[in-house]
Amino acid sequence: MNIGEVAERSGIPPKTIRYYEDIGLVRPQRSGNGYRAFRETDLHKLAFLGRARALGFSIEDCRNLLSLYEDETRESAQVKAIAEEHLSAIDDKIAQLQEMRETLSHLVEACRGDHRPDCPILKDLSGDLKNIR
Amino acid sequence: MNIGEVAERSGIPPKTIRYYEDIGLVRPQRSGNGYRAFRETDLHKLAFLGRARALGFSIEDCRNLLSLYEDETRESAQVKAIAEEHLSAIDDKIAQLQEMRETLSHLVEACRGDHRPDCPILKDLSGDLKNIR
DNA sequence: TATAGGGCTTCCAGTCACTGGAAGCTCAAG
DNA sequence: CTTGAGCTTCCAGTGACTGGAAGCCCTATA
Repeated sequence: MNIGEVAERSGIPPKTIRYYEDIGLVRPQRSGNGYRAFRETDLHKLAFLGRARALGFSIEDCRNLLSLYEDETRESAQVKAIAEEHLSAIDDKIAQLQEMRETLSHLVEACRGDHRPDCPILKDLSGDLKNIR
Repeated sequence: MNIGEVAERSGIPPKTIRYYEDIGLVRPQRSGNGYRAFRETDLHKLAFLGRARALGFSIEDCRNLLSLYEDETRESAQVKAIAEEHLSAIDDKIAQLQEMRETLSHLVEACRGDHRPDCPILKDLSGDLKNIR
């Protein structure tokens, strides 16, 4: 398979696939003309990467997950540890965003949004704490 | 004020303050010895930036918010528009993270996490859909 | 007065995970 | 034989910093 077909079938853009090769996540062979020649296992790996990335795993996590995937002697505890750590990072991020959301939505509600310059959002950002919060 | 004191009082690291000068967010004067000389208004601006960044506004948003802040003829509608757009971006991000969280937490629960290699997380990533989901 | 230290300066490089673009080779169709 | 799509490599840019090196400036102490 050439890169275009693999991109199509894995849902990962060619540029990204080349990048993944650069950083050693996949190692496709080469045809005589210099084109990358992907096997089914490469496609499989890329699809794996696509799903792991969609779950928000970092590239380094993906690298580790892939190597665990290929290691018959892995312990599922190793996989679970990576996943749990990532899960808790996600939870942290959600909490942080919800805190922003909370503050910001109050400010937005308090702002009339008309032609006048008076604005509680700017007031809050400027450090004036006499605000709806 | 030198950069150290401003950093202290604004809560923004010196490196970041220099970066903000680089990209034109603040324009401190200079002392005879080449040191940056910050006025109270610079400090105020940096604190404004710190709070806006803490609410997740991009640097470009911050630039616009600052210039609205300094514009006596602004309309609060302009500020509100920026804030609302940002708020909806935050909502999108939260939704996306919660979807990840949903999938991932089911997978983590389903994984025994012991010494055996069998792992529903890897199974899911490998594209096997016969899974708890 | 020499020196030690801490603070300040600039500049360059690295982060993360791509993404865009340019220049040029290969291949299949007409 | 040309056209156009697909492939190659390499370089640069994204966002918002952050780390580090090399070197100047200032103050305090021995």
